[in-house]
Amino acid sequence: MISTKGRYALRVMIDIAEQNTDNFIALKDIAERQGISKKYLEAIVKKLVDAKLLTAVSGKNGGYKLAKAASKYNLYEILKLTEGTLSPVACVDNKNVKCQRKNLCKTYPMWLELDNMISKYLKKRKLSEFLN
Amino acid sequence: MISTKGRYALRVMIDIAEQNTDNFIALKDIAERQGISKKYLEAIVKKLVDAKLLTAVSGKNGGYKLAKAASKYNLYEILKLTEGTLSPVACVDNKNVKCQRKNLCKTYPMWLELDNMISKYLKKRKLSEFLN
DNA sequence: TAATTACCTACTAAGTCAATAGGTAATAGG
DNA sequence: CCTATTACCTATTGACTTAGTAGGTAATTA
Repeated sequence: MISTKGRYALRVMIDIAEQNTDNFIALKDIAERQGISKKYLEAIVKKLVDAKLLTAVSGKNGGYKLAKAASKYNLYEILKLTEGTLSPVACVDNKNVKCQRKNLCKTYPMWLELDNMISKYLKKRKLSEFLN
Repeated sequence: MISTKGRYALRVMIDIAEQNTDNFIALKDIAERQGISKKYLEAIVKKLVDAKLLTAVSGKNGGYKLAKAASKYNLYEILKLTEGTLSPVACVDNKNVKCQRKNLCKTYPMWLELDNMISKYLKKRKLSEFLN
């Protein structure tokens, strides 16, 4: 299940894109428009900044802006960052190689196929599709 | 993410199907073969019995057996039962209609499409595909 | 009657989620 | 330089979920 982290991240990205300006957009305004706690958003937006999906500037008139055109973002990169994993099971998540049964597991190929299907879908969908 | 509930349920169903007998199969034996706590499995298997995916009989020589042919089970029915929901977000789960923004939500149709894609995939895959 | 099985209720330690609290550092305008 | 405004940082919390464990009772067969 996608948590609020991923869903809020998506809403923030859409919100910023929709302002359609080159100015930096304050998180306070985004939080107000979206009806989400600004404090909570801070932690989420931080991840987007660290991964350079957003550019941030402190101080007066500071805020956030997109690092590239909205059409260049896909949903996978935004959600993956904030959710950590989008895999239906841990064993198909590359960093998680713990499962001993992996080789003899009858369902592993199925999980992998499902995972690929989901990733492919999310990579296909662009941020620009969700703007007003 | 699919939890151990769903994954164990799948393994139990596969295990029973692979025994390829009309006898009832004791949970003790399934737990041993699968290396899963029997006590923990009890709660999971109970759901499968309540939903009539498995038939149970108490007492000596008792245990569990499939209620229909392995080819008649799809992964969706098994996983849905044990996981509760398989939806990527709560708002596309029919019992959960809480979200006020549903009508004006820009991402709702996308989530719905993703949810349908996942459900369709899991309904297509049959238990019989995973047997030895 | 005894052994074996499913079924039932309650509990728990660890982790995650969705925030909140209370600051510090950077920046621009006056 | 001062002040307001902004992002950034660390810590905490209550509710909930996960993945079990514990200790029984009821049903069934030999």
